[in-house]
Amino acid sequence: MVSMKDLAAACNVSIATVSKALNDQRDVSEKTKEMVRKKAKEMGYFPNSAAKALKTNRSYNIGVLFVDEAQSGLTHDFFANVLDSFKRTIERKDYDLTLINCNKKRSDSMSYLERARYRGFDGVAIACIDFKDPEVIELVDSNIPVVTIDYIFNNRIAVISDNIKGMHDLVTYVYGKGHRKIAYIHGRDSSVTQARVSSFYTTCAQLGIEVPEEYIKEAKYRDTKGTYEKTLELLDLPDPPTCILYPDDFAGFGGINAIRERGLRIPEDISVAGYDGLRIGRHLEPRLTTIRQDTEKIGREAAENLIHLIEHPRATIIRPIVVEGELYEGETVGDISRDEDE
Amino acid sequence: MVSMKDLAAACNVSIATVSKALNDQRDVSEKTKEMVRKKAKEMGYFPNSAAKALKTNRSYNIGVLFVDEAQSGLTHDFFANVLDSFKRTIERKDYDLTLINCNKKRSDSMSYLERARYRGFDGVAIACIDFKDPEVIELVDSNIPVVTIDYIFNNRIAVISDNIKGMHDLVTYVYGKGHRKIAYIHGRDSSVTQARVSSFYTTCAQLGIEVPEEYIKEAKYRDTKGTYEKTLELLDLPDPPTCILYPDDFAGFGGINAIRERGLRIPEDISVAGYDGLRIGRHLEPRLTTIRQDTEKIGREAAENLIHLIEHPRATIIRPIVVEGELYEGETVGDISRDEDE
DNA sequence: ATATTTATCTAAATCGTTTACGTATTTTTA
DNA sequence: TAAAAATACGTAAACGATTTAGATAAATAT
Repeated sequence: MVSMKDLAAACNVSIATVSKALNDQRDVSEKTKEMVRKKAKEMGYFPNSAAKALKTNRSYNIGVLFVDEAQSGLTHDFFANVLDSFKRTIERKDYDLTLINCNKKRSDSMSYLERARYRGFDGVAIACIDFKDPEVIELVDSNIPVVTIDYIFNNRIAVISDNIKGMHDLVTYVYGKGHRKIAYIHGRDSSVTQARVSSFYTTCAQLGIEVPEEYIKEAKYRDTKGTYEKTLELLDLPDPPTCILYPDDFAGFGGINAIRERGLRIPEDISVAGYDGLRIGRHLEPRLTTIRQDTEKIGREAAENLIHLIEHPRATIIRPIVVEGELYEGETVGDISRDEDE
Repeated sequence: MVSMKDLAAACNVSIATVSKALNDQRDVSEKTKEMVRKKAKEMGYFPNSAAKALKTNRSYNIGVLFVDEAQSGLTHDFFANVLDSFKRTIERKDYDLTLINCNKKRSDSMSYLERARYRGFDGVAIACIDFKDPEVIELVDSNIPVVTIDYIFNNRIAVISDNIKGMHDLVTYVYGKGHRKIAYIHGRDSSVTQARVSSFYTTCAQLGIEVPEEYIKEAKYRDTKGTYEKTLELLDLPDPPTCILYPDDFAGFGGINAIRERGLRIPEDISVAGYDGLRIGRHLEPRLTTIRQDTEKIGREAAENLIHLIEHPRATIIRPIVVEGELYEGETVGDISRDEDE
């Protein structure tokens, strides 16, 4: 590897001059700069990030902690899309992205924070299910710039999808189609779930819909088996709902299977809706009605705000950024407003 | 940040001793080691990866290049699953994973190889559609340890899924169900496609099936619209196929939609099969028959072999590792063997 | 009693950068 | 024209680790 030393020798200048020339500092003449740059290209010089980071305490590397129930969030559609957008955005500003090691099986394994320090990340993005994990909290409480996704901490930038509005829009839409008996199989305990559930109740109350206790069920996110079973329970009620909302699209398919197994048609006999806006949902028949989360924007906002915090720590306003989702009107919610008054 | 210097001061030993104690070298007494380790824990010491990398030329960081048509492979189910498994495996050996910056819109952007050198990756994993990209070739031709996924280069470790056997198994299975008129909408030009297509023809020949030219179509991977259209063309043939094979599961749904639109039932009226074994495919009705790729193993093999190459360069056998897929017998291929002899 | 070995530790160089400061040369200003 | 200011470059220390060669003291051999 050709280093600044080699370059300096080839240019007949000092290493300092080379460094300053390449960093376009002003106490080097334009002529010298030109010559150093030319020679650098010629010799195939490229900096060494480790040396740079060591000296400057800036790695231009951002750590990402994406953990879902199954350890890693990479195979989780929502996370993967957010991550993808996040990555694109930071790359435009010449940062790299390193996934924080989540292996906890080594005895000598570091905590998330220790890893982050070890690698010298300039900042960290966190998206995980369990924000109550002491290690996550330790990281959030550190002095490393942090952005959290779909969870709000005090004094930390957060990018959250607007679950309140999303659920409100969804329920309102379903209501508009004449549904009054709306069941909701919600996800497991998390701030996302809390927001959606509370919005569900609030919206129903606003619309004057009563929600019988037995219409509210719980299943894990992306757990098709769980929703399958809960759906059967709902269908077996003496007064079953006309529409079922699911924790997410993926889990929704579990419910759809249960419904079909009972010989019921969607949306003629019963309506369903998901949440998230999984890409594949738009390619299946019937196309699932859902709230399409703006993963592109979530990832982008997270990245832009994190980088702003890194580069202008004092000039960054710490606040939650709310990203609205959008109702995707598929074909799984039927219009029953004609039969409504029976 | 507490450094070795601080530790050394606190322990009343030299920095050298601290380094050797922590690296468990043998010219430090057990007593001293014990004491250094204790003090290190006490003071919250953790090494600095940049300094370490600078001195040792080992970063314990692996670069990953995952590029699909849409730039990044993160949202690509197959890639995401392979990556996930890859990540788990390297983490067990205490490596970290950095996604190689693929942004090509900056004028001063580095090539993949330059990036890899800049970051000092110990090794690189490559999975992408376009292995003919000069930048990819430059990286593969470098002296950095490389593993390629689903593509074979000379003198490089490759992990490839057994598309020959996979397609053979699939066609044989379909044949076993009585199908003789099998169409294949294959993906776009790539080694994967080539392997599958050639295996398709070979297997058909072996089984004595004739393949009319018009039964072979092309659509991009994961392109539901493309498969939708090609499927309609197939259905419109004077002698339409009884079974259609798709480039991948995702694209397969495009075909399924076309079929349903024509009012045909699957698998009663026509059979279909995908490829890949998308997780969601197993949760939809009807469950898609497909070749389930062993992404877990592909990722793991890639990681293990890459690390072996990094750590024992001379003792590593460079060869392609073939990972077999598995037929997932869903419900989309109907048994028509009774009507076969008509 | 001296020479040799062994165990334990230290000093210093080094990896590739950045940067505060020093110095020589030129230009500006009074 | 001399002093002040600006320009362009160099020197050397520092970042935090590893590693080599060598120092010292204790243990063993001759």
